[in-house]
Amino acid sequence: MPELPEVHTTATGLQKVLPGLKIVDVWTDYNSSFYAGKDNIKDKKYFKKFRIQIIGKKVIGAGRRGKNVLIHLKDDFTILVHMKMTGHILYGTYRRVKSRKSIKSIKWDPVEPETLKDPFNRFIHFVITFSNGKCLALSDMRKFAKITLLKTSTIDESLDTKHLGPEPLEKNFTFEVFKKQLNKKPSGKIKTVLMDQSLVSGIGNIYSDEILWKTGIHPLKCVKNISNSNLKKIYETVKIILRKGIDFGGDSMSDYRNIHGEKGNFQHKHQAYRKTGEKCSKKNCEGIIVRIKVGGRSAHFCSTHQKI
DNA sequence: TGCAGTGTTGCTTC
DNA sequence: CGAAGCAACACTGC
Repeated sequence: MPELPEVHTTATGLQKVLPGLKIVDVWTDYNSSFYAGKDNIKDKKYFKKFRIQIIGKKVIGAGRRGKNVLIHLKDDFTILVHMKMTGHILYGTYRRVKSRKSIKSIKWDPVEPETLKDPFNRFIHFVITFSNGKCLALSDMRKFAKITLLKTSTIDESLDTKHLGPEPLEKNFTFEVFKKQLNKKPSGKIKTVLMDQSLVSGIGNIYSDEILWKTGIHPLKCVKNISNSNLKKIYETVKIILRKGIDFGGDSMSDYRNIHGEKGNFQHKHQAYRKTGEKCSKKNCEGIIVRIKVGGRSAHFCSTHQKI
């Protein structure tokens, strides 16, 4: 799912429902077979401590840093959730049932709202139950998500967030800041640089394709070869496209859902991403959208109006 | 049927 | 040093 607009939509939704609720239970079935480390809940010991530390705590609020969802608790605790490729957070009433296949296996069935009834429910791997009987559930098909517990007062020094670049929708994200960040990688390809979380946080594959289509810049163009006026154009377009993603409730081309299980609509607004072979929709442009690999990711762009 | 591809990131290798 | 490859997992589409 999750680029800035999707994470933003999730965080905004959580902020409306979570404040004041008390955590009464926490459950997960992420195992520790891979990639566990000792720094997230996939490690059994970490989860045990995590559980003890958050049970009984009240939620103060929810927010976002880059592509991370932040859930702030009383007593200076913050739960950080990075949803990676396929994670999305849901909020509603769930029934805990034992799967017929295995006695050990637990499933979470949504009771309400109706919009939570979705095939992705079978990928719920993390659940927090609140004092009002409602649950926060993380559906995560590929199990790449990362959940950690931080001290709220030292979030900016945490390994998960300290490398993150400026927030593109904040007031202090000026053109000068943007230019300074990009110039740290003068020979970087613009698409790769836009997606580099240490330079600007929140942009991923979908939105970088859309930003470059709108600015008419080729994804392989090197930062140092982009004129000041085109950099300015990219800077403005980053803000416009991300804001548009938020306005449309995020992108549900794949499995993203808002916390009530509803799809966003930005996927209907794509001009480049996954439009391979289609005619470019820019006015008076006769180009075709093509796909190439850039930095190991697929980039979609118009071979006619996006100049290198 | 089988394999390339998928929104992310960070570690390893060259 | 940077760039590229790959792994973590499960599913879709060609």
